[in-house]
Amino acid sequence: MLLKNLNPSQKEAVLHTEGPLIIFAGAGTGKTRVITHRVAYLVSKGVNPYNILAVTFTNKAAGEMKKRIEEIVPDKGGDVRISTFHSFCTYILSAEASAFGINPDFLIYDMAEQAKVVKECLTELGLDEKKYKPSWVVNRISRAKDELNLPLDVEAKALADGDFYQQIIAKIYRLYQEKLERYGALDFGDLIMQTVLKLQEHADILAKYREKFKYILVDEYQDTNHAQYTLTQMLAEKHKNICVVGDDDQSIYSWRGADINNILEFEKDYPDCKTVKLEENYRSTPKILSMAWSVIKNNNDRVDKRIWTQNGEKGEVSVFRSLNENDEAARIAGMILDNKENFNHNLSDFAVFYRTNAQSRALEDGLRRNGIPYTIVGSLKFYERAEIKDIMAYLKLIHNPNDNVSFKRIINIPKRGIGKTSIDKLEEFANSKKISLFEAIKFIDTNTVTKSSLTGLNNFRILIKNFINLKSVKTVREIVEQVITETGYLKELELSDNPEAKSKAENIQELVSAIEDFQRRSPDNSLSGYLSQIALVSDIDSWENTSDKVTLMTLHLAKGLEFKNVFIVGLEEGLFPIGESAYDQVELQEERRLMYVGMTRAKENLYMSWAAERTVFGKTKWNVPSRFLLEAGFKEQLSDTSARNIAANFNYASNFSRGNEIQKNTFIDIDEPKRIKDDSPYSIGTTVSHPAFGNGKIIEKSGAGDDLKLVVLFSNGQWKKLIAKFANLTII
DNA sequence: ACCGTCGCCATTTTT
DNA sequence: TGGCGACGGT
Repeated sequence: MLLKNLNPSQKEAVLHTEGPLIIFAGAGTGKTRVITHRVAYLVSKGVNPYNILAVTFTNKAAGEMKKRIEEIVPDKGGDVRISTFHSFCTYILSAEASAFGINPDFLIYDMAEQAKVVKECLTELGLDEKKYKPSWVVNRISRAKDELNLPLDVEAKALADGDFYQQIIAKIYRLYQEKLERYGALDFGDLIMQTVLKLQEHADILAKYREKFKYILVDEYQDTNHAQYTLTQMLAEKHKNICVVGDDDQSIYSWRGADINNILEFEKDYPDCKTVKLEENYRSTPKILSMAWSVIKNNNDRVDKRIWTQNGEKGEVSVFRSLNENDEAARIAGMILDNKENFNHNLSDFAVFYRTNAQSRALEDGLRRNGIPYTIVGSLKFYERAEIKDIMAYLKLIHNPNDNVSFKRIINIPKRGIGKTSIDKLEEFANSKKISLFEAIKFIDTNTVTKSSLTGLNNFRILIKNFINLKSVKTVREIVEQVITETGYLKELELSDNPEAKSKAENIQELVSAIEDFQRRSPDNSLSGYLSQIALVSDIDSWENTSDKVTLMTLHLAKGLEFKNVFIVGLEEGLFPIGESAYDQVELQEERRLMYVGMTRAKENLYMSWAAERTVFGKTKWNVPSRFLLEAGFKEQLSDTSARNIAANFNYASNFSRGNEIQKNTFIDIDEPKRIKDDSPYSIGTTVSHPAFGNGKIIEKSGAGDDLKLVVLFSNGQWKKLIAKFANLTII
């Protein structure tokens, strides 16, 4: 019964319950089905659900898995531990807080909060924010944590390498860690790293969890970083019933620390492991798969496998060119309307994927103009709005008064007459006494701050104290309602004549109902439970494809999803593959995997698009179509006789093997798009010879007379912008 | 202490 | 082009 409807490989994966197992699950090959059936099979064989751990990367995936397992094994499925890496670690750290010696009320800092702490560090260390950009430093610290490196390790390595910059990073990192500890906060990286380190320190506790989680399953294994890898190895060490599922071709998070070698080397880690490859695809048409294959096969470092399908052929796979991003959006809108009408598709059957969030704006405009409803997944994040963050900061401070970041955010919101000078003074005092800002209010007098500031600070302290006292008697919803009224936050919005105030107030009401919702459905409906849950939600988690709207999202967010009709837009060199990634084999391969992920989301129709011209930062640039389109086999469609399409014959091969002086920028600037009367011998398409660069074709010209500028594409793939007067060109 | 203006930077992707 | 942060004027 459990094994019915499974193909032979799927069945093999489900039945192999003892010992290490790696499942290479290609796109659309029924991975979730295998995982859920495997867990159900374990339970049906008599394994205690309590002994099973399944780890995923998003709450959405965890939730779906949970739901489906409960459907198959109704009364026991709920006891299986299914969670993301981060929430799993949060659970361990909370449960063992006292043994581990960490603050049981720890908060989880997001990137914005991390950056705030880094800024504090820079100020204290007297470092320049321009030279040590906070977001960049945060990134360095996060990557160090992914590698389980403490400040000490980073410093040692920096000294060994003689890397001065990295030595400074190590210094910042050390102070940053001290601050997090004082504030009672952990960042994303800490959740994993601290779990690993503390378990390594506490053999008895590690033994307990090893015994508990006899069966471990890790989904999206290609996305695990070193810390996550170590954690799973540690837990699985005794029973070795570790099953990892993934697809190296869909590894797209290396920039976030994911190490593709974890999946590539599993068979080395466990020489006696069983390997199963799921290659039959149930999602897409043969056309789509063969095109996706012709792209991904260009990658070298991949496990040999190829997905295939018995599905019938239908739909279309095509590429189209637009003039610019607005034209692109308009065409997409038109195609969606046509397609919807002629084939009776719903709007929810359409998705548009792009490489960068910035591309969504033009697409939105185009859809809106055509009256097509859409949802954007990922941008305009609810919990990143200022008003929501303000209220959340109140909740965080109430939960954990040591949280100086939240304190500083709201100390003067709404206005209490406390300015920067007073806060600086307070901070100085607090630092000297090694206490929190909140605590420090108690000890200061008018020697430290002005009288009016002191009054404001004391009022704030009483306000928060009262909220803290409510914690044990009121629900989270009741607390948040008191916060928005008693702080005067809502009143200020209501009285404001700012046009955005109304929507801010509405957002806050939405927050209240979200909290109410949380309270109703969550088993741990405490303030602490709420805060940690919110810290760990991702963009994709809250998205459901239910309403009849077109979905817009980045290619990264598209992983794991499927749509009847898919548009992949902005397929231009420099945009996708992005930036200079084309000049780095490792990066280019990751871009290619991203393309592969995008293509394999489509069930019936796959449309790819590139725009000849695109405006970025208010500057218009000419584009060359993405090499991925050529790899997909669109060579003919991309070349015609018009000047613009000379670009389509751009010599990727020579450009690819990074020569010494190859110009990196594949965009061509056009400073003067307007054509001036032209009496020069040079015209677009003319072949010319340059004394230094050799032969090339003129692909763009601007200006006239002495000002005549030419863009020449030389045979080595290099672009040059030349002033005709000085360039010494000969026409061939 | 608060508000406005100016200038700089950015767009890769995010649990 | 737009959003955010720093700085200076009141």
